[in-house]
Order: sequence, then structure tokens, then C-alpha cells
Amino acid sequence: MTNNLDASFAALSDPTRRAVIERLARGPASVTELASPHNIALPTFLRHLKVLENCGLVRSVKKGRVRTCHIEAAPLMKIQGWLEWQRRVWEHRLDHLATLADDIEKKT
Amino acid sequence: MTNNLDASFAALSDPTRRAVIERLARGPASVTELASPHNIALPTFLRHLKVLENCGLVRSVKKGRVRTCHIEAAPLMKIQGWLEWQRRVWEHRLDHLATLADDIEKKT
DNA sequence: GAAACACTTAGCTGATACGCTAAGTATATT
DNA sequence: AATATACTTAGCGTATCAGCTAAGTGTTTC
Repeated sequence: MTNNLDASFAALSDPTRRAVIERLARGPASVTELASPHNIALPTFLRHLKVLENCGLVRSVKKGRVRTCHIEAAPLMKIQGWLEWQRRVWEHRLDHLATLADDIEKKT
Repeated sequence: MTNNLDASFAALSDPTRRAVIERLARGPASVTELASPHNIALPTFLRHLKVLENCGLVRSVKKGRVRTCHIEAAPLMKIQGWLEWQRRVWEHRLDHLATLADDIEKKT
């Protein structure tokens, strides 16, 4: 539940973990179900899941012997927020440059 | 110039590197200028820059003894695209659930 | 109650990451 | 020409990561 940008970005830098998120966006699933498309040992896969849980992207509940996982939107929103912020700063700067260019044009 | 999601997400998982992006969104800067707010050795900082260049988030040109860096939007857009895609899948699913709930309500 | 199932823990390996210092190169500046 | 500046390369040490196998725990199923 760290829920910080560092951990979220790091979690999403792995294709297996992104695939899990892509799957969970479509709905909850068990560990075995999530693991099945991936050609890696279960313990290895489980650590990927733990990474996703540690940064808050995924939550899970265990009932009987089955652990069911579901996606959590908040960390994704946080990343989107950061990106959107950068995009705005960047566009604002471009606008400013365009204005400057206009001014120069008018003076000539 | 790999420009893939893996590398871009990994690059942005480090606070120093995100700070560089935040700075460059405001406009180009030299290596020394970029490094100055960070309390790390220059070679260490340079490797952060190289990570950003390798994934295409930053480009740089050397003129004389000064290397000037600027941000590149494409990888950021790619990440935004992936996030947006997930959000849509996720929301579509929620809509579907809402519809199901409605149907059930009408039947009772 | 035995066997199958769904995880779960422990521990090993090789690769990569982030930090450092020391020393080198190429351009200004004086 | 000598010094200062702005990187740049090389190489070291510790920590973390992604993969594995082997063995263990708690539930169901037969």
C-alpha cells in the first residue's frame, strides 16, 4: 500500500505485471488464472503479484484455497496525474514560444 | 531510442529522473544545470540522464563543451496511451456491471 | 483418510541498478 | 601556455530483481 509514484512506475515497467493489470482491468481473477498465460514458475509469478500489491495496484482476498485479485484504480490515476501535469507544463511552454515567435514576426 | 513501455516506465520509477523530466518540461538545460539540484556525484547523475536518453524521453546535443538536453514527448504519450486504454477497459466493465445490476433490479 | 489443488515459503543464481572515487578528454578563459 | 570548466570513461561495492527448484500449508474432492 505504499502508493507512491516510484513503486507504481517500477511495477509497470515489467511486461508480465502490465499483462496482469490488463487482465484485471477486465475483471477479478484467481492467482492460477492470472498465471496461466505466462510461462514462468508459479513462485516467480507470485512475486510479480506481490509487487503489484505492494504498490497498491492490485488487492486480493483469500477464500478457502483460492486467492482472488482485483485492480485498484488509485495508483493508475496518480500516474496519469503526474503525466498530465508534465504535458501541461510542456504545452504551456510551447504556447509561450509560439507567442514569442508571433511577437517577433509582428515587429519585423 | 528503444521507446518501449518497459524502458519508459522503468526510467520514470526513479525520483531523480522524474525531477529531470519535470525540469526539462519547462525548457532545455545543460547537464550541469540539470545536476545542480541533486546531491549525487556527476557520473552517477550522468547515468540517470543516459537512462532517460536510452528510452527516448530525453535528447541532447553537444556544442563546444556543453551538452544541452531537451524533453521528447513521444514516450510520455505512449505511456498515457496505455493508461488510458486500461482506464477505458476498466470503466467499460463497471458500466457493464451497472447495466447488469439495473436488469436485476427491474426483474425483481 | 488419501489424493489433488491452490497457493506459499525458503533459498539459490546470475544480471542489473545506483551509489561512489579517480582519472581522462575536449573546450573555453585568462 | 596554463588553468578552469564541462563533461566522460573506467571500475568498484552493495542491494535489489527476475528467474529457478524443492518442499510446506491449508482446502477440497473422492
